[in-house]
Amino acid sequence: MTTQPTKNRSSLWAEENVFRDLPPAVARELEAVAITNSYPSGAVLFAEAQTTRGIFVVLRGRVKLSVCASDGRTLILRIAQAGEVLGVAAAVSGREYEATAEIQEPSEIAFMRQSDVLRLMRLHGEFALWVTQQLSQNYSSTCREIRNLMLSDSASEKLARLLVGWLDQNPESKHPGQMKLALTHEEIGQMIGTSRETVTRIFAGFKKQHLIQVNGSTLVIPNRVALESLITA
Amino acid sequence: MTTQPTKNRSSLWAEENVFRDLPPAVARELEAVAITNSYPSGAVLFAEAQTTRGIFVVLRGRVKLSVCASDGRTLILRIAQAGEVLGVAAAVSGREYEATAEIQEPSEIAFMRQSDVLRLMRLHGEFALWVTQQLSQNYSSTCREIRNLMLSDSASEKLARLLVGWLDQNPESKHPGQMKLALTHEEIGQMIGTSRETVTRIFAGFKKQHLIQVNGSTLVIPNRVALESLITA
DNA sequence: AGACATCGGTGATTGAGATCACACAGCAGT
DNA sequence: ACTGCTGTGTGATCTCAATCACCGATGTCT
Repeated sequence: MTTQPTKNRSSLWAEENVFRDLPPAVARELEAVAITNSYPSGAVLFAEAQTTRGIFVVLRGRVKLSVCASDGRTLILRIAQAGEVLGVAAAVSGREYEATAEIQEPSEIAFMRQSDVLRLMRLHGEFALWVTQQLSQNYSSTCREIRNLMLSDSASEKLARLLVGWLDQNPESKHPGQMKLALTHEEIGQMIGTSRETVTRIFAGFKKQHLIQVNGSTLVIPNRVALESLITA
Repeated sequence: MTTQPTKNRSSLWAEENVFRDLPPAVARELEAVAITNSYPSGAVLFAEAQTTRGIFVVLRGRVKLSVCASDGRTLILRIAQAGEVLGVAAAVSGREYEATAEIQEPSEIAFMRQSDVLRLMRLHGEFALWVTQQLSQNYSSTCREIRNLMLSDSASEKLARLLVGWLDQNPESKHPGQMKLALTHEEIGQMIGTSRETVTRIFAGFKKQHLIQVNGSTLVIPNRVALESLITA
């Protein structure tokens, strides 16, 4: 939770190009009202059903967004990456947060108070449009999540969908179809709505069919097409 | 598909109070670029994966929003009522529509082109804020939908949740706990992600336990609390 | 080291719901 | 009347994944 020097902070805004589509004057005004902080893994930015305080911009790191049932079970909506904005819907509509945001790995997060957000949105249509675009991206990815969850009864299909989705997200770096597996089986289960055990079993099945390989925490997908053929099944 | 006289149209905007939170000048500008039309049941405003054209404001009637799987199965996201705005996410982000919008009962719908929407959002922060609020409402209701779908394994719990949700939506008119059942069992199944037969069976079970009564197309819920006790189970 | 926690792997059992296959009611149109 | 068509009601069967129970592997504290 060490505070970063100011120089480092402003470079992060530029580095991530968060406000790339905004006029420089507006961007400066935004950076002026924003408060940047470092968070450790496990820290909670906001919790489901809390009254809204403002929006959070992920500058670096990863944040887990989830909702939870009365019986304690959890559903992970998505993992937010650098550049994403959280809590927009709640802040704009003045409602409670609909999900819980928990830090997954040490992260830099900028915060903007609800009052500042609303004031600046009224003032600068450009900024308001930007906020809406962020929200609409969250909305789209949530819709995709629903499709993946509901429109495939078999758990293997859901997992296949999840993996293919990860391939798309990841930059096609050196070796294609290779990625770090940052989630436990339990968490993967919470993403696709199944139990931990079935995730293990399906992974085992995929390995047997040579659809995936696991070396330590590295996941290799040698044959993306084969995996995709499970979808639509 | 008969066109309404202009007088009737403008009265609909006022009647529904769609732009109640906007300065009158902005509201007039919006009504100027909007195109209002009547649609019959079954008409499709836009389909999943179509390129975006603009946003639709429901002035009167009901619109079914759904996504569909490759195998033809369908999931209904929600039924939009008068006052709601559709296609915002797609229009703002320039992406494809994420869902299909089909008219459920004869409706009046206003259309605004994407270019007009974006131009007026940049121009009037107030309008941009309004758009964002509409979108955030859609987002919230979608999140609630997910919770209802995923965080309850038993199908009866899902159905109970759906019915209670309908009670909340409906105005507490003359007799409380009474509503028109505008959906078929098949459609209800598509809303909670189960088969038509299970819906029938669960309804039968609920009747047996005196949790609901059905007279023709009227659904009576004499004891809301009993129904709620099924939730959380 | 040892103790403790978290994570991954596997078998056996079980139940909820999908699916298939009918039957029947209501309602439109000819 | 007779024919379709759409929506509802019910039984029989079967499959997939939840659940329980246990074990081994790998960390990580003190």
